[in-house]
Amino acid sequence: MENFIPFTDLSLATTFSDYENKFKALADQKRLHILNLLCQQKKISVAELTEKVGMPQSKLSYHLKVLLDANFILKETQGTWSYYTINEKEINHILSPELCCLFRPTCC
Amino acid sequence: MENFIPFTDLSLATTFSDYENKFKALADQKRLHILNLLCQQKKISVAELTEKVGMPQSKLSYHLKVLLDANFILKETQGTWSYYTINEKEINHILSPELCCLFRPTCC
DNA sequence: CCTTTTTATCAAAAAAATTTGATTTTATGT
DNA sequence: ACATAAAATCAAATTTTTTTGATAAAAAGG
Repeated sequence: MENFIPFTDLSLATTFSDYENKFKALADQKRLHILNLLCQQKKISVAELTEKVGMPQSKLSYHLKVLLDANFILKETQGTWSYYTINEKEINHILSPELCCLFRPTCC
Repeated sequence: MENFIPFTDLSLATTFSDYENKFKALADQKRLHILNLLCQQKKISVAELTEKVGMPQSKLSYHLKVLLDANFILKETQGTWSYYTINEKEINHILSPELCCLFRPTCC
């Protein structure tokens, strides 16, 4: 990946790169659907999500990983089960309050 | 592009698809840099932007088009020159106030 | 220890986005 | 009409992301 931007301020470049990653995680219908479900249901297992979003398990795992890496969701393991929750702080930091109930959990 | 999501609510699917496009437009360092510059300077020509971001003109045009299609920026033509401004309303609708001065113009 | 269940990982294939350099379009001045 | 200048468009090459199907890892129960 070409990564050079002729910045005088290197920390700004880092900032842009960080936000690029965040917005990339949001830039997908399926992942937005997942976030939307996590707004309605505090905690959800992969098994239940698989049903609700109707996609193969490995595909869902991929998308969950993208959201997790971007720190928009949190994982909690219980036995063989994984439960995911939304990371409210991170979401709220980036998204407008107008997106509440859609992708932001604390509403209205 | 595979576009099927097993929604009961089709309008939600459309909503997610719309936001996907918006977030895609934001999901790039160079475009974030452009938005950041447009936060500092109300109105800027392509020529001036080319200098400031240091990329070939055709590349810049491509990225401006992505932002324009997502409705995050507005274009105004004067002669052979194009001037771009930020679309404050659209930006503010999607981005948190915490991102003010970075990507949101009305600050602080 | 073996089987089953849940979830994660992997590599290859497919699809989508970006870059590049050339060309075209549009307007301006001579 | 011609030359120049700014910006947009285009097609091909490159890079990145996503999908797919198979396999592995981790835990639980018998």
